[in-house]
Amino acid sequence: MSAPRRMGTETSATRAELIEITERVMIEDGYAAVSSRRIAKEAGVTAALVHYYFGTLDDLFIAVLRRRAEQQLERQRRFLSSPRPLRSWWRFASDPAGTALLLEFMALSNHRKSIRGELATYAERFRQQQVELLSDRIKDYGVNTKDIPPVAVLVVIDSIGKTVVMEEAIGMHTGLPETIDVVERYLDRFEGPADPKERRRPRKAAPRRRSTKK
Amino acid sequence: MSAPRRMGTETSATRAELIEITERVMIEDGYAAVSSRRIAKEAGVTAALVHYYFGTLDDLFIAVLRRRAEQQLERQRRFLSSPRPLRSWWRFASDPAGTALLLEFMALSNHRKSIRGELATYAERFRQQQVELLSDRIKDYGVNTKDIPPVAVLVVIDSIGKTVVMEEAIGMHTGLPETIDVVERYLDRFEGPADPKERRRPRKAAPRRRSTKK
DNA sequence: GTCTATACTTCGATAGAC
DNA sequence: GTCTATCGAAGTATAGAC
Repeated sequence: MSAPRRMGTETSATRAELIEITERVMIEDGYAAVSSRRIAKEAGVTAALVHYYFGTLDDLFIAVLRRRAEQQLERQRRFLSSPRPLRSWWRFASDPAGTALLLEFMALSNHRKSIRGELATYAERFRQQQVELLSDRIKDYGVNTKDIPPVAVLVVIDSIGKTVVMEEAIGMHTGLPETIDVVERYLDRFEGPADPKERRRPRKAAPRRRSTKK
Repeated sequence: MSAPRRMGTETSATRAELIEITERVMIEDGYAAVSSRRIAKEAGVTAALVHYYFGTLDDLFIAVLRRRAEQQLERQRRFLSSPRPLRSWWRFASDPAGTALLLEFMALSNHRKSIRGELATYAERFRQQQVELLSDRIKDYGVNTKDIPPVAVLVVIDSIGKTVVMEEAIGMHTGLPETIDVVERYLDRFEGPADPKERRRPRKAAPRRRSTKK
């Protein structure tokens, strides 16, 4: 074996910029559009420098994942610590920002083992944080936790938020406003009507693309 | 403009094989691994032939989407027409097969306009079929449809099914068995306990990776 | 820390022969 | 319906100079 290749430090400003650009490219054009040449070009450096900092593209992807996940964990913690944590978290869970990137990483993780492991670790940390900061609250609210364990409440709300965002992203409509209403009225039962600005959407019934009558 | 390029017929066996191979490659290695050369090689033909049949790669992706979606629509119709349609559909909605492919197309559709349109059309058709074949049934079951419109029941169940499958795929665990239990017990209320084989999983509590105690 | 230079691979798409 | 041949572009990654 030859000597290990050189590699840039964690604190380099250039390194941070490469991560930022990569994240943007993933969101705009997908993970498949990420190449050392493309990222280097947008950063005004050479492709070799990307490899100097990250070795392989997978390492670059993982750096993006770590940075964003740590940011989002901190953000989730703040949302979960608000006066109306369930409502607040629902806003977080149904926020379109970040969902596109998550989708990219889920697709990536289906085909790159190292990324799957990293993603799973963070996904568990997100859930764990939700459990720690919300479980007791859900019990206090009087949810029938014998039929519905607190963690299931979390998974269900999270599922709905993510799915609604993704379906909207591809251009679906049917049933989404009704579903959002159901969730928000459910949350109202426990934390009272939200401020209008806390609602995901200030709307009533949805416009329909076509009649549902037979 | 020059004369339009030649293009293969819809009924060609080779064409069908190229579609099939592309679908497999997408599932195994992701959409980014699809190239005319790779597909051609696996089919034992030349790359030029792929372009002869599909013109561009996007056309190939769309052909895959159409074939699979039509198949699945027909499959969903059968599930929705069973004696216990809600249960049966839950099994369909939480079936891991096909979810990987759906994920690929969602990622693709974030970056390719022509594919987004096609995917949205099919997604609406799936939902529409669910509404047509299940809405009345849900009312008959005595669901409180004033608080929860039938279409919201569909969106929620679908969300949970898809999310659980995707989270399992990346290696998550926390909360998933509990959530599946909640859904199945909810369905039990309307269509009675399922046959064991109709259950998604014959399990009780989930093993935990780490203690949840503080 | 950043670059040039380079080796080598793979890609999309087309023209035109068979 | 299928192929060969080809263009031009882009990809990953490395070695080594500055």
